[in-house]
Amino acid sequence: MNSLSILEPATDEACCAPAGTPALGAEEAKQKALVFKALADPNRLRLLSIVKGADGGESCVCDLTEPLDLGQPTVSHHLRILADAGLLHREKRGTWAYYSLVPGALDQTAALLASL
Amino acid sequence: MNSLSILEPATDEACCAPAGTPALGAEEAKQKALVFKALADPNRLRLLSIVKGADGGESCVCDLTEPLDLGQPTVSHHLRILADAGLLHREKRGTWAYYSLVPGALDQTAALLASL
DNA sequence: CCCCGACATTGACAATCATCAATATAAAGC
DNA sequence: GCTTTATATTGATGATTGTCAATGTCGGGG
Repeated sequence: MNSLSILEPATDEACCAPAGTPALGAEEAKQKALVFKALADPNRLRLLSIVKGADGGESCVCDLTEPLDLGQPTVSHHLRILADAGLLHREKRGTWAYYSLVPGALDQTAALLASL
Repeated sequence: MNSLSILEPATDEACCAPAGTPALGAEEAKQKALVFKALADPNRLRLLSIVKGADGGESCVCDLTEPLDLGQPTVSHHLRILADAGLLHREKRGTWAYYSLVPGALDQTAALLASL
């Protein structure tokens, strides 16, 4: 299972939450921290910002390496982390890989904060 | 200047934002990443959760070390990071240090995501 | 079939981080 | 003033992370 489950509608424990919220379990905290870990880097925040504001809501890697002044492997690495966290969606068309914001992912992450 | 300025009402550039949002500057991204760095640890998320749900909205360090199963210096270290990020407020009363959520800090952090 | 362009993966390295043990500080009580 | 108690700071160590160079993969011409 990858870490993006924390950003998906809760399939289990959708109802019958234990009681209010008993602090925050160790395992649950670990999952939520994965999403914030993905956001805890300046270059990744800039990537999200660029992709969000891009024409058509998507960007290919080749358009992202220059504005960040980073090597292509590094950008690929950051994009992977964001995708693994469930924040970005990857679609390969031809030789290019297009990354776009997962709809509602940022909102769900924001909701994570409110439900602490 | 400490990092919590990103969570305070913007004193400069309160008006006259350059243009929509031109992606996200390197410096601005660095500041915002500091807040998410503070959230990017399971134990710190649990600390926030415990403090938020605590009676009176505050907890002293001695009440936090046991539920996390961490040493006292480590808990102190995490609390400092959360306080430096502008998420927690520290108040010393007698020998004890009481930590409480900075009002609105979590909401402002959530707003940070929406304004990417 | 071979080459080229776009992207991903691997390996290495420096930097940062989480944790603990030991020590320092500081307030309270005797 | 000393002892105790609660918290902070320092130093050390193992783990994680961000970055790049080198290499691998895969699709699209020629």
